Amino acid sequence: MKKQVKDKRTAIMETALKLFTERGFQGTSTAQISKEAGVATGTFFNYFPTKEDLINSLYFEVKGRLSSSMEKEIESKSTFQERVRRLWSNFINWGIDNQEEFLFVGQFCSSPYITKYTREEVMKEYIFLHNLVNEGIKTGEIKDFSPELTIAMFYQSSRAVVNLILNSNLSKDKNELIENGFQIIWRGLSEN
Amino acid sequence: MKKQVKDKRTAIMETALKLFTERGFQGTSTAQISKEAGVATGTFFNYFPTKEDLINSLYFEVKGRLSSSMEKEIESKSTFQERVRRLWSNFINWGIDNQEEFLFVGQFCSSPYITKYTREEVMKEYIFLHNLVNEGIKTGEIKDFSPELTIAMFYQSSRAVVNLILNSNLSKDKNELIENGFQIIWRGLSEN
DNA sequence: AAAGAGACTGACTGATCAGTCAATTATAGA
DNA sequence: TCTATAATTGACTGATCAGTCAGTCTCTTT
Repeated sequence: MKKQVKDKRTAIMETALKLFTERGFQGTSTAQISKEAGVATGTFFNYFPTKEDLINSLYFEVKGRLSSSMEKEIESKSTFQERVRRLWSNFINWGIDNQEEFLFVGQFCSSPYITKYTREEVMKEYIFLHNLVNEGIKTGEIKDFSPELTIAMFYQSSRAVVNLILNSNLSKDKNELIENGFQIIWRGLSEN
Repeated sequence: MKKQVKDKRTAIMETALKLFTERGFQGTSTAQISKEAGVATGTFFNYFPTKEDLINSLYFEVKGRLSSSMEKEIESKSTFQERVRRLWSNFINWGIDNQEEFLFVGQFCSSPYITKYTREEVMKEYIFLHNLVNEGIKTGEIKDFSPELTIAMFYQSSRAVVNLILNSNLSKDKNELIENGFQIIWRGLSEN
């Protein structure tokens, strides 16, 4: 039965995501995940050969969802700056609306679990970022720095804003933080 | 004997730092740390009541060292921009020269180990950052955004540059990355 | 209704974990 | 030298870990 298969697999992944962000990867046992997900420990290993396999699957899945969230309504924007701004707010709002996923990615990326291979594999989903940056450089919209530097600073800055919003409980100035953050990073990158 | 006491404690901390960045917190056992540090497991628990205690001690220790590294030769600089630039390069060079410490802090901060209390406690060591930012705002050198936002974006951007340098093995353009990164963040923050 | 296929189960295993403690060794003062 | 104090040791413990597997249950097909 296809439906049940998907259900259990999804239940395991969702439960794992929650517990991982609460207790860390090695701090969460496969037994805990299985129990909370409502499946037997044997079932866990039907879907994921090892615990590490689950962690990696989760990472690819979450990064994929993030990737499509970021691209949303980008093309409909006309100017380069409007598209970058949209990218900025898309990412930050994704982080706010998907706190567990956001924290999980952060945890995974700074853990020894991530290999150079995984990092590069995920990067392939973000070619559109490179394309965007190269376009901006070519049209003279942004400064001609190394695209890796530009992307890394943009990405980490946006993560900084999400963390700021998540740690402060004032949702009042949420939009102000997003807007001010964009002003900072845009001014830094743009050719003016 | 005071000297040996310090030696063993230091040996444990240094070994733990190395193993934690290699295998993660929960992926490293107290037995492994003890063995590699050349002490008995019992000795480990003489110096640190629990494993978590060691992790927290390490974090405070490392953050303290980072703090004093960052402030180095700041006061001797005359202009505000020169001081901020110095802060920028101090932090990045610290990350490059102390890769294990740098990775450990990143790992700890995105792990569930860090509590709100710990985070705030460490923040107290960085009051000089707040003072610097407030001074910059008052004298009109930098834009009047929330100091938390300014500091967070500055800090995460510098971490982005360190990661970029550590992951690429080209030490050739190291200084170029540091300089370009500074241009981006300074232009973003400054009032011009 | 019978039977074959595959999803699902949970008791089980050997390994490993954080932490203990009684015994041993090293140090310092008299 | 002798003795008291403190540092160090590592075998040990009960708990917990990732992963296994022989068997049960639930569908689908005929």
